[in-house]
Order: sequence, then structure tokens, then C-alpha cells
Amino acid sequence: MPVTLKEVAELAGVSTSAVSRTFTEGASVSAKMRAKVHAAAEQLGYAPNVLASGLSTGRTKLIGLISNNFHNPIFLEVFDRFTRGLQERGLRPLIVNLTEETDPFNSVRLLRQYSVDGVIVASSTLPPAFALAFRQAGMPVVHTFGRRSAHPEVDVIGIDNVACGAQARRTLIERGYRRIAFLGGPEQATSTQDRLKGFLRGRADGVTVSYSFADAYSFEAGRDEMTRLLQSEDAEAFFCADDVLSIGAIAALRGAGRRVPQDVGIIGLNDMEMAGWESIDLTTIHQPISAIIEASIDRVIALLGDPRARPQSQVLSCRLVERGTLRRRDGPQDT
Amino acid sequence: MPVTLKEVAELAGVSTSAVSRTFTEGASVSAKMRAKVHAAAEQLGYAPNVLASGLSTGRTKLIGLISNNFHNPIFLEVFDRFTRGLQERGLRPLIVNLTEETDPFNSVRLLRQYSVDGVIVASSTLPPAFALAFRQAGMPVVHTFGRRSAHPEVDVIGIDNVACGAQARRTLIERGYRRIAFLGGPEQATSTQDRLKGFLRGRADGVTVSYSFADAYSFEAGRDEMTRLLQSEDAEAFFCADDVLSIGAIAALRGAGRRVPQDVGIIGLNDMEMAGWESIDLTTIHQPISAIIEASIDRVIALLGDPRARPQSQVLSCRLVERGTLRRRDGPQDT
DNA sequence: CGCCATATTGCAACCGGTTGCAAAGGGGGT
DNA sequence: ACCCCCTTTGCAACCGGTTGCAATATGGCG
Repeated sequence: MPVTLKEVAELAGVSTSAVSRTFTEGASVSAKMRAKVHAAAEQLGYAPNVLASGLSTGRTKLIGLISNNFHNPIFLEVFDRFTRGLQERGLRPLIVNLTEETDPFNSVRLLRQYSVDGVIVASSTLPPAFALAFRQAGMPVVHTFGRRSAHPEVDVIGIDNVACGAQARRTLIERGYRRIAFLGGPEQATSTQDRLKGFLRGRADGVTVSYSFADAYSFEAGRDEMTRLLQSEDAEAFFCADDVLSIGAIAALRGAGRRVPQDVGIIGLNDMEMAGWESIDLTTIHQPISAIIEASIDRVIALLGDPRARPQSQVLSCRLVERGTLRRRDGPQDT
Repeated sequence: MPVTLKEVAELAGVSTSAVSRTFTEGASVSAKMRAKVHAAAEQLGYAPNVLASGLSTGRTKLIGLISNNFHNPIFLEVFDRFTRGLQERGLRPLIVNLTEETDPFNSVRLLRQYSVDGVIVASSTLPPAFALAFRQAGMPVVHTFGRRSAHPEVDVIGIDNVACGAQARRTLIERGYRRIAFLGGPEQATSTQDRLKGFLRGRADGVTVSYSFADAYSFEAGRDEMTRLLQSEDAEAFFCADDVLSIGAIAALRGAGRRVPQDVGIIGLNDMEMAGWESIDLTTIHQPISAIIEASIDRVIALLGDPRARPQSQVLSCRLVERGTLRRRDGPQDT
């Protein structure tokens, strides 16, 4: 049913090589030949089969896109950017939805079966070894939202989570909060570990710091953990490791009759679109999602050209976005 | 670098056909042969190349998944379900992110180039002709969230949008609202057209009905349109064609000092996860997303087996989910 | 033990393109 | 018109598997 190169060659009265070359960037074809072939191809509605050509060239223009965060609204933005960015550059994302799994074995096999050109692991909850497995299997890989490192084993692009944790601490203290707490995502997530690390760092200054973890980066998990905390914890302000956790936590607080920000302050991280909605209005640390994703795509493309490039960490900077869930610097808010 | 069938054949000391057959469901291979081949394959870490085999068999196990709703949080659920459901059945989604485009030409070419086995168009804003183009190009196609029809030209799976519109109208009238309005998505979206149609249908009963459209199914669009309406419209209750529109509309209302539900009632459609969050607490009509997606996947698989099956419409039913943005049946709420 | 039907195996062509190599074509200079 | 050199073209092998067909092996039965 679909038109093949051979049919075009016959119609144009030339060899299959000639047709192939007209559709290959930089191949040696005369203008006359090119015109003849294009005419025939046009007439038949021919489009070369990427997968067949991939068999010879070893490039399928397929990029494995692996994630496990399908419950965090931020990932809608992430997917939008990735899929658009990749397709604008002539690449196709092949999605792998990891739900529970953290063992890379199956994913590696899968992506090998589809001979993807490269892999992007977009997750801050998968262990570093996960992305590494792809590199060891010989595939170019970029770990987006991974943990930065001075001597990374795979390319990593993201933010400095330790610095973000420190910034959150600093912000809360500046606002006059003295009993502050960290509400993390899964304890195994490198992003949570690092944000906590930064949050704990610093002089005591008469400040009480505590922390705990939610099961996942999700609304439910945030709400559940805050509900649990309400029985014992009495922090004045929380740094939630993610916006959606913050929103869940706020729901629990309000459900228990605590006002935000008058009784309890909340600061999140990500600045997802929704954080700016009036009903949410979350003070948060902005993570430059678009820039991170652009950089990830650029990097994976660079790796396609030079697969043995030395892995590097790219760190993009974050900034505070002031909204309505933290009291102002100048002391307690009026009720 | 990757292990090929030929290497396995050599190691096992058998023909390549034998190896191929051991990995082919239902092929004729003796137990002894199978064991020998498996041993060799195991040792080498062999996994057959799906794309190469697709070249001969004509099946790539790739399913094109086309959507243009990357700004509606409901699509996070949609992607999660689709990607999981497909991969559980051994298929891989190949995502196409349509942003502005409504011309199927490029998408058809693209998916042909990747010789996908089938296509799922997951959108209620694309015209019916879009999905049809794939069928005409010879690909099995399912239009998820498409417009139902007694004699559809392509398989459609979704809800009865006209009935939903009618249910929304009935619900608002039962609650005692007398000036009611429809706030739609894009006017070209079949879902908006049909929901409006159902909403307008029925006796006058001293009820005033009006309607208008937002530019997109998005928070921004809902907020903007409601902001505009606030200058002239004075409906007591709105049926917003989508939850995210509702949330945007509520933001605009509250921003203008109107209370929901005391001053204005809002009912949405979808019942996305977020609609149940305490800060949102949206009364809405539940669309059975999971069931729709399961049915879509089952249907596309059925079509793989029988590509010339007669297209059919599957309609799943919706139900009202009572939350906090509509006053109760028994009259005006206390303030 | 021989015969025949059935199950298993290998050969070789093919899926849709790509590409190294050698042959053919074209242009410029004399 | 001739020669030389650079372009353009076609041939044929190959990418990693699949599969129809014929050859071979196996098993059952008399």
C-alpha cells in the first residue's frame, strides 16, 4: 500500500540509488536527476521509510523519553516541551512510562529493540544508576532533572538542588519564621535528598529545623503527610520539595482549620503553571523547565554527533517567585 | 555493538531461520532447538530488533498517539493511561504533539514514515476529517474523544456530549438557577458544539440561556472569557465545557469579588483529579477517562487484526459529581 | 524393519533503503 | 578532436530479520 523507493525509481526511469540519494542530505546528485526524481515522488506521494533507512544508517531519529512522574502536573509542561522540541528538530520521542520500576534492565532492552538514537531520562526520582545503564549499553543518554556532579558518569541537566534548599531556608528565616520544616518527596529521590541537605545547612540562629518525607511527588502524598504532621509538628513554615506537594499540604492545613499564610507559611519548588492560579497562589522557587529541556535536547543531539563526549553537568539557576503563601519580610501578616 | 540474530545463530550452530523462529510466536521449532537457541541468546544478551522485523512483517508495534491538548491537566491522566495501557499490551506509543496544526497531511506522512501499526487521535478539538485522513491512508485509526455518530467513518470512542450538555442544563435548573449560561471551549471543537447543543435543548420554562466561547480548553482561556463576560453577562450559573475552563472562570469570578457558589454557580465537565482538590472542589460531570482509554486501546488492537472492520461509535456514560461550586437543590445557600 | 505422514530445519529471496566501488558522463583546456 | 579529471550514475552487497519452499528428520503403524 505505501509507496516504496523502488516504485519511484521505476516511474522516474532511474536506479534506486539515484532516488535514495535525492532524499539524502549531501549526496551527489545532478540537478536534472533531482528534478526528475522529485517529480515522480510527488506524483506518487512518496515519503521515505525512516525505519528501513535506519536499518542501514543506524539512525532511527527515535529518542527514548523515560519518565515516572505521570502524577505531577509539572510533567504536562515537561512533555509538551520535550515532544515539541524534539519534533521541531526532526526527532521523534518514544515514551516509556515507568510506573513502579526502578530497574533499568527492561527499559534498556526495550529501547535497544527499537534502536533509538538516544535516551532522555526525565526524572528526579530515579537513581543515577538508571541513566548510567543506557550509557553502558552504548546509547547516548541525558539525565534531565538528575543530580549534578563535578565528575558525572552521564550527562546531567538540571538545577542545584542543594542551593535551592538553602535558598528556601534563607527565605523562611528572612521572613521571621523560627520553627521551619522540610516536607520532602520520596526519600530515595536525589532531588529530595539534595534539597533537604541544603535546607539543613547553616547556622542554628535560634532556628528549629525538622523534616519528613511524603511517599511521592503528588497531591495525595503531600496532603497525607501534612495530615500526619498536624498531629505532632508545629512548624511555622514548610519548604515543600515540590509545588504539587505544597498544594496537597495546604489542602490538609486548611482542612484542619489552619490558615495559610497567616498561621503557617508554605514555599514550594518548580513554579508550575498552576502555582500562579489565583486559587493556589503559591510562593515558590522557579525551576527553569523550558531552558532545562532545551538544553537537554541540544545536549542529546550533540551526543548523537559525538557519542564518546565527556559527560558534563549543566546547572541552571532558580529564582524565588513571590506569591501568597508566605508572610512578607516585615513581620506577621494581619489576619 | 548490539547483538544480532546472526551472531546467536553462529554461537548456537544453527541457521538464522531457526533463531528467528524461536522468537516468533507459533512458529515450528522443536524443544531441543528452542533450548539451544535460548541458551545462546541468553549468553549474548540478544533481543530481536523490532524495527528490522517490522520491515518484513509489516508490524512495528508502534501506535501513533496524536494530541493537541498539552495545556489541559486532564491530559496528564490521558497520557498516563494510554502509555501504560499500550505498553502493557506490548505496543509503543509514538507521540505527535500537534500545536497549532489541524491539517492532517504532515501527521499522516510522518506516521507513514515510521510505519506505525495504528493511530489514536486523542482530541475533542480536532475536526472529524483529521482522523479520517489516516483511515484513508490505510491505517487503522481510533478517534478518542471524538464526535459520536450513527454511521461513523472512523471508530470513535467517547461520551455523548449532547446528553452531557442536557444534563448540565437540567442540573442547573433543578438547583433553581434561572439565568444560565454555557462557557465553551473553541467554537470549532466538536465537544463544545455538542455540549452547547444539548445545553440549549429543552423548553424555555422561564429560563434564560446564553452562551459564549473561550479560545481554548485552558485555565487562561477560561479566566479571560469570564473576565470579559463579567462586564455584561449576569448569569446565575455557568456550565463550563471543561474543568480547567471552570477553574479559570472561578478565578475570574473571585477576582471580581463574586462568590462561588453563593453568587454564581459553576459546573464543569471531566472530573479530572484536580477537581477534587479542596482548594478547587468543583462540581462537575464525570467523564470516564480510564474506561474510554481502555476501550480505545482494545479497539485499535482489534483493528490491527481486522483493518477493514466496520467503524463504530462507542459511547460511555457520564455521571454528576457533586462538590462545592453549585448550590444545593433546596434553594439558595446561606452566605 | 519398511513405509508414509508429519514435524523440523536450512536455503535463499525478500522487506525498504543505503552506500562502496567502478563505469559512464561531462566539461575544460589545448 | 583529444585527453584528463571531476561528477554523476548504476550495480550489487548489505542493514537485521522473516518466510515460502524444498529437503531432511522424526514418529507411528503395520
